Amino acid sequence: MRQTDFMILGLLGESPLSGYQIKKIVDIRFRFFWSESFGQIFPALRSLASEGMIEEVPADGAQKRGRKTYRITPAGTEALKHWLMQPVEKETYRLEILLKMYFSNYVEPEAMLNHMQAFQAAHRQQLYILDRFQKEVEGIIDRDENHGEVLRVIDCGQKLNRAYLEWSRETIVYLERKKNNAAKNS
Amino acid sequence: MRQTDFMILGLLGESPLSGYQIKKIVDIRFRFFWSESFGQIFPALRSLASEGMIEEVPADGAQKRGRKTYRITPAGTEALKHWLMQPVEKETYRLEILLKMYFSNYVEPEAMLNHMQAFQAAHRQQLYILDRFQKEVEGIIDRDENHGEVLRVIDCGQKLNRAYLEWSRETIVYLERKKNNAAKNS
DNA sequence: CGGCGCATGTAACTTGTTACATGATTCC
DNA sequence: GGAATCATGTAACAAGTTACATGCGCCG
Repeated sequence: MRQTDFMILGLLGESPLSGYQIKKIVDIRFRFFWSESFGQIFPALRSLASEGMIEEVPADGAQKRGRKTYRITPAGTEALKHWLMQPVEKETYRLEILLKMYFSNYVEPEAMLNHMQAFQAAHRQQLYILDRFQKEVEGIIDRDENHGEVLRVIDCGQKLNRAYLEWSRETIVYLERKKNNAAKNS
Repeated sequence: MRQTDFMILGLLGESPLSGYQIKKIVDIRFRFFWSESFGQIFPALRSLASEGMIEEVPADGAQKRGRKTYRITPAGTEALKHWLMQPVEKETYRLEILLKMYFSNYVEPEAMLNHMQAFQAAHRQQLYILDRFQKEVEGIIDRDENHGEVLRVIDCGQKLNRAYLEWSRETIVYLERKKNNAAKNS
């Protein structure tokens, strides 16, 4: 079983979902720390179902279009719990922006400045989405849910994005100064 | 050409290196934002050499053991510059700790607490390494180098790790409170 | 002279992305 | 009726990891 499988089990543990809905949740709510493509989700759903970890929910009248909804089985819940108790192994980062920054003395500060501006805009947007998500979760009165854990995850995203934004601001100042110095000396 | 190729071109742009040395640099200096395995580096070196982007440095007397040292060629430098000017496309994260945190209401707070403690220790260590790296770079008087850029990258790592540490502290407090509440209600 | 660390390399495998094909439904 | 969106799926490819094989040189 791969990471994708456990991500699916986790989401289905909250409520039954279709592959398409899972993809949407990952793209929006998990965006700052996770990603999946359809090419992973659909094959994973099939294999999880064949292993008895999840099962298709029989279509009732309200079923929309060709949608296939899955729910977790007791075996799936056990597998999820087991995974949750195992130590975290994989932490994958690959921040191209930092690689480019590291080597950027090869090109004009101008180029890097453009990258940084795009980076800043993306993370400002992400922080905005997280702030709204936070308010949404806090607005739900319902207890006995996993709100505490979700809020902890959102908080991590906010902290990371604030760190990125502060770093962008300072780095943009640095690059602008460098650019002006280069202009003076020419 | 893949990301790995440009990472190698970037490093060889600073000084000639062997595959093994490249791996060591990535593991230590780039650890908080990048990773590569030998299985990527060696094939990449071979293909870059066959494309004329890099070339083997003729072995002189001081050459150590079976070491093969490569240096960048003018064609390689051009390719590197071109890549540096292209917009950043890929930003890959996969933070398993956050996925587990999100779904952790399925298991005892105790389990998550162990994960968080390991996480905190790892990032404390990483921050320590970055602080030392920063001092090392600042200690070199030599100008006309890429120190400014390197320090900007280190600064990003420090900010991210400080964010992780603050988040761990708060999250550990949260989990301990949850654990104590569970104990009282039993 | 045995073990460790340096050093290179590959094959098999796992994982993940991309591009495409298909078709239903909703909305204008 | 045409466009956009919802929805599922697959095949080909690209990327990345792991485990292994090999051998040199240094140190005790």
